[in-house]
Formats: sequence, C-alpha cells, structure tokens
Amino acid sequence: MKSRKLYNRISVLRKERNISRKELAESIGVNIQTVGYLEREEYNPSLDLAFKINEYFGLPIELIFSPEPLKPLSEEIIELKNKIGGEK
Amino acid sequence: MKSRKLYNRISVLRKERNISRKELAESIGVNIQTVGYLEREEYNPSLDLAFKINEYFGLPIELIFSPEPLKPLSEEIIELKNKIGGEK
DNA sequence: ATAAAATGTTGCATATATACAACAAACCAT
DNA sequence: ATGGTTTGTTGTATATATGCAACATTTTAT
Repeated sequence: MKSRKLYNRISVLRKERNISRKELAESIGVNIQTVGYLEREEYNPSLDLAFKINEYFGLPIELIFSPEPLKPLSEEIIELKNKIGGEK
Repeated sequence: MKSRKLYNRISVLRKERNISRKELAESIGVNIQTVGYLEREEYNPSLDLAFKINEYFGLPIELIFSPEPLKPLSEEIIELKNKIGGEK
C-alpha cells in the first residue's frame, strides 16, 4: 500500500514532561531506538504502539499523530482561542 | 514488541452504510483481502491505514479501533444516555 | 433454481516496523 | 575538564502488515 509518512509530537510531549527516551521506551515497552526512529519520523508506529503512546500521554491519537505536518502546540492554542473568541 | 490484538468496528460501520468490501477497499486504497483480514481481526492495520479508515468514515480512531473488545454501538448509546440522564 | 455478487480463507511474495548491538556526538553535572 | 547520561545513527535479524491470486462458501437478485 505504500504508506504515507505520518507526523507526530512525541519529542515535544516528551520534553514538556521532562521524560527521557529511555523512560518513555520502557513505559511503553519498546526499544529505545524505536522511540528514536519515531521521533525522527523515519517510520510510522503500528496502531498498537500508537495506542500505547496515547495511553501513556493520556491524549487522543489525533493530537499526537497526523497525516499532515503538525503545527507547534502554541500555534494551535492561539487558533483555538481565536475560534472561541469569534463565536461570542 | 509482540503487539496486542486490536478490536474494530469496520464490518458494523460498513454494514450500517451498505458498503461492500470492494467499495471500501477501493476507497481507502487497499486490497479487498486486506479488508477481510481487518474485519476478522486477524491482524492490525498500520497507523496510516487506520487514519485512512477514520477519514473515510469521518469518525475518530478511538471509536473504530480499540485495545479492548468493543461493545455493540447500541449498548454504548444506552450508556451515554444514562450518563447524561444521571447528570441532571 | 440459477447466476452473479459478496464474503471467507489460504499461500506466497514484498514492504515496513521493531529488536538489538554498536558506536559517535551532544549535553549536563561535578 | 572529565565522566555519565542522553541522543543520533547505522546495520542486521525478525515479526507483522499488505498485495495478489486462487478458490470455496454464502448471500442476493432475478
């Protein structure tokens, strides 16, 4: 199926929480290099691994992974604020 | 990583919408047998394929796939109704 | 009742994800 | 400045997802 490259926010989320790759890798039960590959977006996680990552961070899959390049979280926040402001 | 078996609602969603496997397979760009394997839960989709499926149905990934066995949608509705009713 | 379409299943080939080991480079601490 | 942790990277091996072909079984329409 020639699968698309997917984008993710793993490294950002990891840094926000001050977690090392080693910690994350052990928590989700994969090799540390696997986390490296994922952060560099050199390959896509399996769906199961994506679920483990979203369980670990407590966030929906769509917030962590996307077929479209991901904006910085800071930008998303501004856009959401504008959207809410505009509705009033 | 010995990945977990995941559960999904593909066949239910497909029937709700009266779509054949062939139609679904062509729409998401995979082989018809691949849809069969997924519906029988003989293997998990890649994350990319999961995204294509959720784009096709217009539903979040978590509503279609889950690491836990999925209840019938009808039951979920009852539970949601109870939850809303109880909040009043 | 028959044919056509849809589904189930299997086998083999290929692509992709993951494990694991090794090592270099960058980054903190003291 | 030295050493320890973290990160980046690469190579090889294995597991898993997907493609594709073939055929049996079930369902649907006429």
